[in-house]
Amino acid sequence: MSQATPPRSRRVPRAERREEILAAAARVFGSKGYRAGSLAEVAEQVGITHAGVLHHFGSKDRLLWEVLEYRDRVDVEHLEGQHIPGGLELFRHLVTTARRNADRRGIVQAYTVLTGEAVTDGHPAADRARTRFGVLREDIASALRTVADERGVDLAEQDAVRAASAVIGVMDGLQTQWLLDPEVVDLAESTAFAIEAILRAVLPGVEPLPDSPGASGAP
Amino acid sequence: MSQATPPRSRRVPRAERREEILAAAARVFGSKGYRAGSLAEVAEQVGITHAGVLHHFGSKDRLLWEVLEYRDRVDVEHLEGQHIPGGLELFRHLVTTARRNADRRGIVQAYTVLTGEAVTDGHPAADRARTRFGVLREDIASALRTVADERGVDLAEQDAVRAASAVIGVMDGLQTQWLLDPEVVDLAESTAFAIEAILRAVLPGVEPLPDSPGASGAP
DNA sequence: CCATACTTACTTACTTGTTAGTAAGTGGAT
DNA sequence: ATCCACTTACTAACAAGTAAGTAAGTATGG
Repeated sequence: MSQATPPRSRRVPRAERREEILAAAARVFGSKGYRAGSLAEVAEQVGITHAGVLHHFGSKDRLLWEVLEYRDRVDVEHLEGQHIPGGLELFRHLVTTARRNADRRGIVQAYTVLTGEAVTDGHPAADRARTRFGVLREDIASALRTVADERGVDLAEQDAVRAASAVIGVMDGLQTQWLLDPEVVDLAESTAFAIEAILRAVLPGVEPLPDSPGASGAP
Repeated sequence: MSQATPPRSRRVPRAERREEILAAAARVFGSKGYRAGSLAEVAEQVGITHAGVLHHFGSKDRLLWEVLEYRDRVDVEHLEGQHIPGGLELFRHLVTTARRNADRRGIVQAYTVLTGEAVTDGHPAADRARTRFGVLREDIASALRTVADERGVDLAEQDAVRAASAVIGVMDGLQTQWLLDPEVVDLAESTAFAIEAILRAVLPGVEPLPDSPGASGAP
């Protein structure tokens, strides 16, 4: 038998190869976690050796770091230049995201696994997770304040932050349950239900949230 | 500080030693995760070698399994024979638990880390996590049905399960945020807020939830 | 009440496997 | 002629699990 490696197009230009590696690493770290996922497995998926991966990224920690940057970049690209919405629109966007996520198990798993791991002692992604949550909370709290303002509702600062934390929390927590038992937990519906419940607690009489535009049939 | 492993009393009887090991393993797996935590570290905390740990538990997988059993056992013991409450009392209990958890970072971290890891491919605790969530959901859904019944409120089966999932989800998700940023996220208050919001969504006009008896001022 | 037989709780030493990381070289494309 | 993407070949650390031995304890028979 000639070679174990089928005629892999060798000599891929740097930028392209890096993208390949990042995509593979996102898959591996996403399904096994950072500590349990190995450079060798990432390398194999790209058709090179683990030393090849290190040639491009220097260390495993740095690879993780760049995977997270990459994922953020891809996520934002998907919004096609349209800025993250504010006001009620943000909550519609969150529900739509949950609906889309129900068809992207891999991404959800990656996010859940990595976030869970980030709370272990000395994890390299802890800082990132912390600031990410912080920014998200602020975005959501601010959207709540906007809506409350528009409607002349009095919204205590404490309640804005608590509601924001709760919205993020319930989205994450439902993802975990859904990953373990997708037949029983309906990610999209449960998330919509919970977000509406929390919204109504701070913004009495808010109307139901239809999905964001464009997300009806197949993605 | 702690110990430099003083002349460890050797020859500890089986039952006692097993408890020591289980406690140590709960700490190690809780802070580092199962895959990243090593038998050697568990052993060291007890003052024996990793082979000694294997003498008692056979394999790392079995040790994890027994740690989980142990934790459930201890958690239930704490309830001192009093059965898990139903009806509205259950939700008061959940809020009280969140309040107590804010003083038990280690336990919360263990739970969060292990649950996050459990959604990785082929994790030995996946089944356990799945059934645990299933039982919890059923308990909470059933409590909701009880209260709805008492008050003559119509509660769709779907909504009962969605609300139950949401309650569990928000508790877990808030724990993660709190672990990363305890100064910003108030575990007890955010949890209480979210649970009340979800309750009001299915049981209109439910009154606020005071804590379970005994927990009023500073714990 | 003591010796012998056995069990238990380990240790030491090892095997086997896996990991991240390094150093030096190779071969293809410009 | 050189750059550079990569491989081969290695190291050092660490992992779980195994095997064999040893000391401490328990039961038994005389």
